[in-house]
Order: sequence, then C-alpha cells, then structure tokens
Amino acid sequence: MTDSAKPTLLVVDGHSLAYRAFFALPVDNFSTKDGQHTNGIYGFLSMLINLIKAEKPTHLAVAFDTSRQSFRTREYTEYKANRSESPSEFKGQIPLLQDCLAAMSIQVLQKEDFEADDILATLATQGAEQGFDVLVCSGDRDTIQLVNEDITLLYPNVQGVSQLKRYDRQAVIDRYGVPPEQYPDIAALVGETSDNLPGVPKVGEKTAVKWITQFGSLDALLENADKVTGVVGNNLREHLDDVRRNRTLNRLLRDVELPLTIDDLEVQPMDAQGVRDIFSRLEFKTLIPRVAELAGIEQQMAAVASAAAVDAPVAAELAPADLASWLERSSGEVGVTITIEGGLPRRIGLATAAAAVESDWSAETAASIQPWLSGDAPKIFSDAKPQLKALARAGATVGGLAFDTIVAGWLLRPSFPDKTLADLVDRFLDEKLPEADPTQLVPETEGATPGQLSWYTLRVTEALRGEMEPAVSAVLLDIELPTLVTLAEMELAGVTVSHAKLSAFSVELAERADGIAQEAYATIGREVNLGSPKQLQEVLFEELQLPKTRKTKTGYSTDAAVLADLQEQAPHPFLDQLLQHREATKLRQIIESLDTAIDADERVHTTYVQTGSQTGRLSSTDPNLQNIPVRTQESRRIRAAFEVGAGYDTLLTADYSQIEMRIMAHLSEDPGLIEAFNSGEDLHRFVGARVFGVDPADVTNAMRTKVKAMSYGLVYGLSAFGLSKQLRIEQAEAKQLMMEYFNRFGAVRDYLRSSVEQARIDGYTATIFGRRRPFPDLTSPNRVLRENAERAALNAPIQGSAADIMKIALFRIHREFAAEQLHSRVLMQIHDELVVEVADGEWDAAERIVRERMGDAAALSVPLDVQIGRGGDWDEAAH
DNA sequence: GGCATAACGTA
DNA sequence: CGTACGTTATGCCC
Repeated sequence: MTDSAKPTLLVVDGHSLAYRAFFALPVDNFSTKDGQHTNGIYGFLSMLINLIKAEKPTHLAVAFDTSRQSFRTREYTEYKANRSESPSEFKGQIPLLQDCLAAMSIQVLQKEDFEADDILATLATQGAEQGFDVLVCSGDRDTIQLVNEDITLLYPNVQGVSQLKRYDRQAVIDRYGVPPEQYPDIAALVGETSDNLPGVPKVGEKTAVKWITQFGSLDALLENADKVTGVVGNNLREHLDDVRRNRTLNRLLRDVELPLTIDDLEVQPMDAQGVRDIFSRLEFKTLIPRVAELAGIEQQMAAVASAAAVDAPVAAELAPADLASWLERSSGEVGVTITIEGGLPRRIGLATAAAAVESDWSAETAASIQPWLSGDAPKIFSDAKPQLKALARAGATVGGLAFDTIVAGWLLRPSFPDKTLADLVDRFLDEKLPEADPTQLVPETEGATPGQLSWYTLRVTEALRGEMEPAVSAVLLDIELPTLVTLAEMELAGVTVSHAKLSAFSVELAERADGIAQEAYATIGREVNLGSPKQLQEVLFEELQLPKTRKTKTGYSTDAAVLADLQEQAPHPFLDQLLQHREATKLRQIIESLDTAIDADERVHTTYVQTGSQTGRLSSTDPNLQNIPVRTQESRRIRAAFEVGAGYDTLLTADYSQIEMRIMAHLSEDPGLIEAFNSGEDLHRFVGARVFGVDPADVTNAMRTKVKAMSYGLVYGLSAFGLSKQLRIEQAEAKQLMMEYFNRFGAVRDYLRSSVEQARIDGYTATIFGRRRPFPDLTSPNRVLRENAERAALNAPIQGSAADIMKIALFRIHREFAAEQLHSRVLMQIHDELVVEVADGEWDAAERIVRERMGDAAALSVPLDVQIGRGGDWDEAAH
C-alpha cells in the first residue's frame, strides 16, 4: 500500500492493456447484440476499476498511442515493423474505450509522434519530482526502467490483465538481477522480438546480466567488448551497433511536452448520466454498479436510472366520445395500441409524450375516432400489421402510419430477435416493460395497459430515431411502412385453395408411399421407419454395407444428394425406393399442412413476417406459401389447387426474370453483362457464348447449364469446390470455368471483391436503397466465421436490393389498384413473383399496372424484365 | 411439451 | 467448401 500521507498518481497505458484484454477475453461473450466487440473495453475497465479501488489514486491518467508511427519509427524504420496490423475488431474499441473514460472523467492523453509509454514516463517523472507516490500500469517491459523509490510498476501477468504484478525497485532486482535503471541495458543486449529489435545472437537474460554486473555498465561493456571471450563475445563484437540502436530506442522520453500538468489529473467526480449511457450502449450491465460504487455515486446513478425509467403515466379510461376530444387537444404524433381478441379489436390505447388514455373498442369508439384514425395524422405503432388487420376486420381503416418500432428495430439490427415492444424497451431504453407474470394465476405485477404500451412505443421511437441514419430512415418510411399496409391486406385477402384437389392428391400419395414402403421393406428384409435418418443409417451402412457418406453431427448423411451418389457408386434398389418414398411423403406433408390451413372462407391466410430475414426479404409462415413445390410436373398439382376465388375472374402471375443477375450487372457495371441484358438474347446463351468463345447459336445445353450454375453461384459467393460439386465435374474444370468467366466478365469479379472489402471497412453492407446489414465477422480472426460472413456479405446487397425492388413494386401496385378503384388485388409474394387475383373486366388494367410498376420500380442500367401469366389456377397461370 | 437435428421445399 | 427462409418428423430431454 502507498503512504497515505502522500498523494498517489496512477498512470496507465491504455493501449497495451486493452490489447491484452482483447486477447484474453473471448470475443463471443463480449459483443453487443448489434455486433460491436467489447472484450478489450470490458477487460480494461474491469481492471481499471479494481485498480482504482485497491490503490485509491488521487490523480489519474490513461495514455494511448496515436498510431504505429512515432519518432522511433523515423529513427529506425524497422521498429515494430514485424507487428501485424492490430485487428480491426480491436481498433474499433479504442474510441469507445476513450468515450467511457471521458464519461468517468478520467484524463486521456495521447500525442502524435510519441508512444503511450513516453507519456507515462513523463508523467511519472514529474509526479515523483512533485512528491507523489507514482504507480505506472503498463504491459510494455520498457517501463521497467521507470521504477525507483517513488515509482512502482504494475505489470500484467501472462494470463491477462486481471492479475497485476507489483514491481518496486527490489522486485525488479529480484526478477531481473539488475536495478531498474539498468534493465534497458539488458533489453538492448537481448533484443526485443516484439519490437523487431534483434539483440546479440545467443545472448539471453542470464548472459546479459552477467556482463552488466561484470563490467558495471553497458557503456563499459561495449568499450571492452574485445575482452569478452567465446562465440557470444564474437557475436557481441559483430552486433555493437544493434545494441547501441536498441538502447537508444528503448529509452523512454521523460520530457514530452504535454498540454496539462499533474494537477490537472486530479480525480474528478464522474458524469453519472454519461457513464450510464455509454455503459448501457455497450451492454456492460455488471460494470455499472461497480463503477457507481467506486465513484461513490450510487445515489446519482440511481437517480439517473430512475429519472430515465420514468413510470408510465396512468392511462385514463375514457368514454368513446371523449377519445375524439382528447385527440383534438393533443398535437403531434400519437402512439397507438390495439389489443386484439379473436382477431378483433378489444381495447385501444393512445398516448402522447405527456399522457395516455384508453378505452374499450366498440362501435361508438370506432365512430368517435374513425376520422382521426383514417386521416393523415401521424400514428406510431409497435407491430402495426396485426393491429391494422384487426381494425380492418372491424371496418376501421388507418392512415398516417408514421413509424413502427418493431420494423425500425429490425432495420437497425436485422439479426436481432427483438420481436416485441418489451424487447425494445429492454434494449433501447434499458428498462423493463411492466409485464404480468403469466405463470401466476393472480399476477403480482400488473402488465402495462394499452395506453401505457403506446406511451412506451413513443419513447422507444425516440430512442430508435436517434440511432437511425437518414438512409435507413428512408427505407422505413418509403419502403417498409407502405409495404406493411399492403401485406396486411394481402393476408386478410388470403388465397383460395381447393380442398378437393388437395385431398384427392393426398390420398394418391399416401397409397403410393405405402406401396413403396412395402417394397422397400421387402428389399431389406425388415420394416424400418423410413423417416428416421438414424434407422436408415443402420440399414444403409451396417446391414447393406454401403460406403460411408458425408458426416453429420450425429453420424452419416442420408440426404438426397448423398443417396444419388451412392446409387452411382454402389447401386442398390433400396436407394431408389427410399428416394421415391421421401418424395411422396414430402409432397403429402406439404399438402396436409396446406389443407389444414384452409379457413372457413376456403382461403389460406398466410402471415408474412416483415422482419423475418436479415437481407430484407419477407418470410411466410402458417403456412409458408413461399415454398410450395414447383420443380416437378407432379408437384405442380399442388399449385393447381391454388385457384381464383369466387367473384373473381382469373389469376395473374408476374415474376422478375433473373432479377439478381440484373442487379449484379447494375452494381458491377460490367459492360459484357449489361450488353447481355440489353441484347435480348437468352442470358445464359449469351454468357455461354462469351465464356466458351462460340456463337450464341452454338452454345450447347451442357455449356448453358454450366454458365447458368456459375452465374447463380456468383450471387452466393461460390467456390470452385462448390461449383464442381454442383455440376459434378472436376474441381480443375470448375476452376477453369471460373477463370474463363471472369476473363470475360472481369468487372463482376472486381465488384464482388470490392463490395466485401467495403463492407469490411464499414462493418455493414447496403442495398441500392440504403438498407443495411451489419457484418461484424468480416474481420474475425476465425476463418470459418470470416468466410461465412464474406459469402453472406457478397449476397446481401444483391438479394436485399431485389427485395427492395419487389417491395416497391408491390405497394405501388396495391396503391394504383386502389387509386383506379379496381377490385383486383395482390394475394401472394414469392420473393420475385406476385400472384394477383383479377376481377371481372379488369385484366387489361391489372396487367398494365403490374407490368409497369414492376418494370419501373427501380431504374437500373439494365431493364427489369417482367414475365406475366394468366390462368384459373396458379399452375395454369405460370408461363 | 420443449429442444436439437436432419432433411427438403422455395427464391 | 453457395445465399435467404419455414416446416416436418424423429429422438431425446424433462
């Protein structure tokens, strides 16, 4: 412990200690949900808090390096030249760490051209002169030279930064055999690999100490180098200049000009609000109380917390008529919450920043607020779609949708599982939304009421807006919210599915599956569960002794690709029977799930999950209408069960052809690819002609298949390995194909490379319209993680831009149908395809609107080609 | 009932 | 060792 009569100055090397923490703590456990790595920050702060608690410094500073360049690199260009660039996950943490220190009112020092250790040396020297007990905390051994009666070094041990070893003068002598001021002499002789400073070959600490002790000083040793015998003596004589250089470079400067004095380092009260804000942002929940305790600011912290966690206002229960007058008196945006029971509105809660009101939903309520609800007055929801649907069922329409917290939260962090307002309150306000405990019959805690939920919705909105870049905000307002309204109506509309067609097919398939199963049992001489991969493995690899296949977590794969391979290597009738059985049962499953989803109106109402993907695509559940089979002739019988509904004339399908390749052409500006799309020639034929150097007319089917696989693979970040597997060709041939392809379409390769590089720099990808997707793993040292991220980052702008374009087309079609007072309506979206139910006499108008709005949804450097089909059912309408 | 896994359907 | 999804049955857990 330090002498309590003397003030204590603690100076810390922020860079070296945070760097150690970075490698000591697993990055996976220390990342915010949006992917910001915090292990270095956390480790450093944790250490610093412990240090302050133990040492109680009166004065404190943390020094950082400014860059790798310093006066030392100018003197000796090789200095530290062997160090690899510090990982960008680490670099990004330094500014955040400095923000934390600023909030904790701790002085941060850095100076161009000097290293952190020079600043430490200067401060320590000044502090000692001014009568301080000085503690230097650094992970750099050069700071050993600073130790004297007044200056103690705290040096992290190998495990990390949690344990600091205390070096006073005696401890240095005990450990290194020389007093601190002579340690740089030892280091100069031995050299410092991490600084790229070679020493005398074969000379380690032992020899160096022996020499210094024997000759008394480094200078004396160098003058008498001829007296040193043996191989090491020769080595010494040959490396005198290296030693002198090392000694020059490892001397820390003690007279760096600094913009402040030791007095300025006096420990200051922390900014409780600031600490809370930045620590919350970094999700340092446990550090907050530790800092608070340290600073003696529990009270302030608690005050800040409770000031932030304002209790929701008690929502006043209003009579229906009073809702309208309350709304008239309110101004600005209103938070809206509709609770739903049996698909219909049950209660409504409204809130402004100042107050909340609520009411049961009734005909009177509806009448009272309908003018406001359907008008342009701005309304903010959390997960608006089900609420809009419930209102619509009750005959109420909503205008002026200004924000949706769930959709906004997803746009900011598409990888998050935030699906409820409670999640967002937790994450963005760092508060708990009051929730009734569902496990208790009589809950101790009351859940928030609709009015209060609306109030929280407004507060979360404010927090979300604070984080939204204008471009992302534009995606919300210009794409997502109009899409949301459209999706609500599509879900309400549903699509007619013929139970009769499905059940007939299902029976056929069931009979066939049974028949195949019996044959299969006969083949292998026993009954197994053909749906159990586990039992199949026994049959295939033990009983039938077929060659082992691709490994899975639990054994060997029995998937279709593997079974097809096996059939070639070691043909066996069981394999084909199994494949056929799978096909029949799979189709039957899909039919059954579809059939049970048919509602009383004979229609299937899927739910489109607007926040269901990381790229911007929709997903579809209950049932999933985006994976209805289409590949085989037989499976299209399922599509044939999707029929035009009563009161309508026909189905229209419209799909974008090769939209992702077109986006690729646009983004890469590849002249060849752009020409391909402008030429009117079949894309793959055109590309094949270029790649194989033949006339388009002479492109064979095999050639076309290959370039088609290549083109599509590009969008997914394919490898030669993957391509060879897909096409069942040699890897060398796949490699050759890729080379030829890129020779002809070089800009495509350039674009793909540069787009991943840009994402690595930015930390996210962006679509043409500004939708972002973060990719923290692009700089991961873990190769698997990094390469997975690279492929996903390659694909995200392309898939995402296609999704943006389809959404824009979709809601514009929806709006134009309404504007032209058509009864026709969009029913389904399958990523690049729309299915429209066309009313009597509206074909021409509907076809024109769909074609035009899909065609002009985005202005790319190539046209957007739209294929349209017509028929009484989905299969017929396909073209 | 809840969970992970393998398999497979779509764009 | 090609992206993005959702659903199903099995097999295991409690």
